[in-house]
Amino acid sequence: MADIKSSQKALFLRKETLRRGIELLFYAYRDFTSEADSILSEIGLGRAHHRVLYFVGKYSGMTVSDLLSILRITKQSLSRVLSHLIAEGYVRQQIGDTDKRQRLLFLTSKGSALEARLTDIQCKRFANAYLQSGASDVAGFEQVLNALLDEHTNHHNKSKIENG
Amino acid sequence: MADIKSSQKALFLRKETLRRGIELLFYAYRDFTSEADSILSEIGLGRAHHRVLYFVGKYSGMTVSDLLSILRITKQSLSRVLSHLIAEGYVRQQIGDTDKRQRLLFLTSKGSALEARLTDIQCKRFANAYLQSGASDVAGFEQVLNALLDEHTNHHNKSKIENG
DNA sequence: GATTTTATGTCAGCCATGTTGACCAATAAT
DNA sequence: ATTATTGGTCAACATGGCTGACATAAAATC
Repeated sequence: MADIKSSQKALFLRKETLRRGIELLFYAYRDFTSEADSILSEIGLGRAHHRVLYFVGKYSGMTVSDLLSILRITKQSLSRVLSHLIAEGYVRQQIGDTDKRQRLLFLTSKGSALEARLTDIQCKRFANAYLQSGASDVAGFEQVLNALLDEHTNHHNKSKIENG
Repeated sequence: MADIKSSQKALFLRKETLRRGIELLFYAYRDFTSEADSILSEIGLGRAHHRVLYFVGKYSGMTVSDLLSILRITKQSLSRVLSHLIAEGYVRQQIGDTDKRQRLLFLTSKGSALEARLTDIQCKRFANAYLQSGASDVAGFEQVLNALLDEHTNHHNKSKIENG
């Protein structure tokens, strides 16, 4: 394909621009997670624990199954992290009322406090970035991230929100 | 703070919106990396190898130091990954001409081919997302991600580009 | 020229967090 | 009563972070 042809493409579809997107996502994710990570490491927890705290905080009373399909890890991986959080008193389990095999998950007040502390830091970073940018940029940011998702991630989360 | 006061804030600064941003970033990063990860695992490599291939491809002839400051990992971690890539013939080293302590890094043709294959997949995902969105959304996406970075990440990368 | 600093590598070991496979218990569904 | 499903647990392994200790070569400095 000649240069004349390729110059007809939208600028944002040029390889150079696409690669810039890849890099920005890498750098932003790395920087975004670093603050919470260092707090977590001080109390012997990791990013995986944070994810559990975050989603159990959001979908209080969710089942282990629900959490597994959000995180997309194996139940053995989750089990290790979840057991630790329960042992340390951040999360409590409650047997399901309709299906007694289910374990419904809740944050304790200790868990809530930690979740709030971590999420606040991350929200502050977002608030700052959003302020530096503006409503239209924020809309574009959300639109593109949504379009980057696997198709069935969207459906999945919609149903999760309905349940919560 | 009363509801009346808080409703004066820009909508994009509401906790709910900020949390949506956090979640979108998590889901998008997870989905974005999953395709390349599964190709890598077929040939016994991981995401860490991919990062090295990507940046050595971009900044051909870069030093180990350059790479360390982009990845922000320890030299021991990098060493493991880099040694493997060299042993398998994806990357080659060349003693620096001005400073002979330096190892300048280059992709071999095998490394180039793999890098291209992986990056193409990720570029396709971005191209798709950008097409579904449009130029203004793409601009917003880049703006917000840039604003999410640590301050010194930006400076750092600008100088890297000048050197490359 | 001798000393110090820098760039890089290597060895050893630890930790967090993914993975598979095997197996068990409780309960729901047939 | 039997079978399928949900969830938990144990064991073992891989990846990719980390620290600490130490070696070497070369550059920079005194």
